[in-house]
Parts: sequence; structure tokens; C-alpha cells
Amino acid sequence: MPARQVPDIVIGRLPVYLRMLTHLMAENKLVVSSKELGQRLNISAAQIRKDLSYFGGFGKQGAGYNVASLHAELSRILKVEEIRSVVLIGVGDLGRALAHYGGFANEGFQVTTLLDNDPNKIGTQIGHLTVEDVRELEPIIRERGIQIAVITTPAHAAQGIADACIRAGVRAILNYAPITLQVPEHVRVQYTDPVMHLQRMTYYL
Amino acid sequence: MPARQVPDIVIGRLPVYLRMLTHLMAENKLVVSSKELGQRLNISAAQIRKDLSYFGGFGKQGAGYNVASLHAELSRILKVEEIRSVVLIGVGDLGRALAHYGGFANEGFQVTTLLDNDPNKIGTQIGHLTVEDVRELEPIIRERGIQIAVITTPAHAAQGIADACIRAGVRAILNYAPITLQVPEHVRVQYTDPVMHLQRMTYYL
DNA sequence: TAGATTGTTAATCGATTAACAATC
DNA sequence: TAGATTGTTAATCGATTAACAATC
Repeated sequence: MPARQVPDIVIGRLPVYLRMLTHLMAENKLVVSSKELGQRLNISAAQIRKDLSYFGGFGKQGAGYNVASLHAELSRILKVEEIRSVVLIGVGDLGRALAHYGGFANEGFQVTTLLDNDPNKIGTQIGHLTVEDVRELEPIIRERGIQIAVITTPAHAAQGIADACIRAGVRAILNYAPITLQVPEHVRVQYTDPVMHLQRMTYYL
Repeated sequence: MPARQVPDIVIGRLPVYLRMLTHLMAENKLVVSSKELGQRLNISAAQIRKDLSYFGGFGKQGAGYNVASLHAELSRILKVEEIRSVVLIGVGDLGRALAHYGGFANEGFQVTTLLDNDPNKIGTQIGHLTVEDVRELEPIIRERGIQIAVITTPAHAAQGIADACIRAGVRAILNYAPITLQVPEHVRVQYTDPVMHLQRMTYYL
């Protein structure tokens, strides 16, 4: 429960801070200053202090921040202390790669459900999961109470899948399909598209 | 050659406009207004007009924008008319998925080089490419004049790979490894990490 | 204590929006 | 022509930075 309205752009930096704190813990670093954090993340020290101050005073003057306790605070703020179920729709190469991805463990997420529309894929095993029929999407998501969906279908299918997910109760979508989704206000969407990222850089070449 | 300094945040929206224009061309739509574009992309019409005005006046009062010619203008501005070679380092599940990805064609990019450090992978075929030895990274990138790298290695290897790429002449990096890279000013980096995206949304759940 | 660093305020900087004359 | 929509300016809004008292 934030004390005041926190800008979304601030929320977007918290996972970056959290990731660096995880890294510092692995290095057995006990304390870190906003200055050092900033240098490692290419963010100004003032911005880091300001971002954190939306949620409280976590540091100690003259010393900096305790790495472990700031890590715990950010985990709490981002609500990634408990594991959340994720449904992944579209078991192509990318979907398969994400299903295998080891980086979700310990970061608050677990892919628990794989869906596809291809009869040749439905029923097959990927890791320890069985691919299920996308026609069962709504009841499956509802029954399992899943709030997060990852869409790795072709572009033409993505909007329909998103609509169905939302009807079933999904409130956060990570969309890998190269299309802008139309969603109601209460649903969050994040996009990731390698072409967008690359095109954004070639301008400067 | 932009007329004046264009904010990076504006450059970041141009690929989104371009993608929608590609979509509209496939729908055989000849003309589109900033209002309609905005509705489809969840961006205000004023912002679209302002963004485009950094580069010139591409529209027609009372009518809107010619879809095909705005598409051509944006392709030119983003320099994605010619195909650019991309090196991909780290042929794990994700690297393999990107190597197979069909979405680069027609969008200005082609993965031409695959590198890995695993002797079991070096020499194998992926699609029509052969995985090469990452120890040859610098000469390969130099000889082939590659300016764009996609890093899909584990986090601990990513900074070293980035350094080597930059020494060899790379100026744009798309980094899938979950780590913030330190790079000189003349090098652009884009990040994509599913954990970051998901954590950014769970705050709102 | 002296040095370092926080948390916060005010100033600056930059991005978005609203409005409208120009004009197709 | 009348209606629609652009390109642009000025106003608004929001984010970042600089500065520093507080204090560990």
C-alpha cells in the first residue's frame, strides 16, 4: 500500500534495482550507497533516492542501504515474495524457450500452464508440463485462478487470445506477438518485440 | 538527417507507427488519420502529429496520411530499408528461437552469424547457418562488418561478450541477459527480460 | 568528531496535450 | 463550399536533477 500515487515509470525501475540487489547479495556485499547503485545501473543517485523515498526511508545517512533489507523491501513492494502462476499461450520456438526458462524461479513466477491450438502439440510434454488445448483456455484460467498470461502466438491470434484471457480473469499480459493489444483499463500489458528494439537503435547507426 | 535533435522517446515510437502502417497496408487501407492511428495504438492523435512533425509534414489537411508513403518515410528515417546483418551470441533455447524467427525478414534485419562457446554446438546447423566458435568473435564481426549484436548468453558472460563485440565494431546491442551492461556512449543498448516485465506488472495486481 | 550519505525540497528540464489557423 | 484534419504554438503536466539540512 503506497503512501501516495507512485508514477509508473518509478515502478518500472524497481525491478532493475531488485535485480542488482540480488546480484550484490551474491557478491556478499552488505551495504550499498545510492551513488554506487547509480554507477552500476547508469541511473543518477538522486533518482534512486527519490524513487525509494516514495515508499519510505530505507537507508542510513552516512552509510547507505543494507543490501539484504532493501532487497526484502522491494520484493514486498513489487509483491514478488510469493510465487505466481503464469499461463503461456503459443508453444512455438519462443514459447518453448520461455517454458524452459530457469530465470523465473526465485523471482516470483512459475509457468504452470501451456496452451496451444495445434493437435500435434496438445498432450505433449514440455519439461514437466503437458500442453493443453487452447479451447479450454477460459475454464482452465478461471479454475486455476491465474492472473498473468504470456502470449507467444502469431500476431493474428493475439488479440483474440488476450480477450479470452481477460474474460477469464487475467490482469497482466506479457505480449510477445508483434501487435498492439486493446485491453480494458484494469489490465496491464507489457510488450516485447525484437524488431521494435532493433529498429529503435538503427536510427542512430 | 533529422532537421533538429529528436528526443529518443520519439524515436522509440516510430517503429510502433511503422508496424501499424505495415498492418494497414495488408488491410489495403490507403489513408489514415492521426486520430485513427492513435485509437489503434493507444496514443493521442496530437502526439502522433507532433512526433511526425520532427521529420517533416507527411500528411494532408482534411484527409490524413497516405499509408504507403508514410510507411516509406518511416522506413527511411529508421534506416530499415536495407537489410542489416545481426550476430547472435549464445545458442540456447532463446537464441535458437530467435535464429528461427521469421519476423526479421522485411523489417530490416537478418541474423547472419551464430556464436557459442559449447564445443557440442559449434559446427552444428541451425536453419541454414552454422554455429561458429565464440573465440572467433572479434575477427568474424570485423570481417563481416556487423554493427548489431543480440546477446542471449547467461548473465555472467554477457558483459565480456558485449565488450568484445564493441571492440570489434558493434554499435547496437539487444541484450536478453538479465544484467545491466556498461557500454561507451556511442553504443546503444536495448534490454528485454521477461522477469523485469512481469515484476513491473505484479505491483498493480 | 569529521566524513559520508540520506531524504526531501525547490529548480530545472523535458514531454504531452490542447487549441486553432491553415488548408486540403 | 463545408467538413475534416494537419502542423505548430503555447500551456500544462510530469520527471529529473541539484542542493543541502539532517544525521549516522
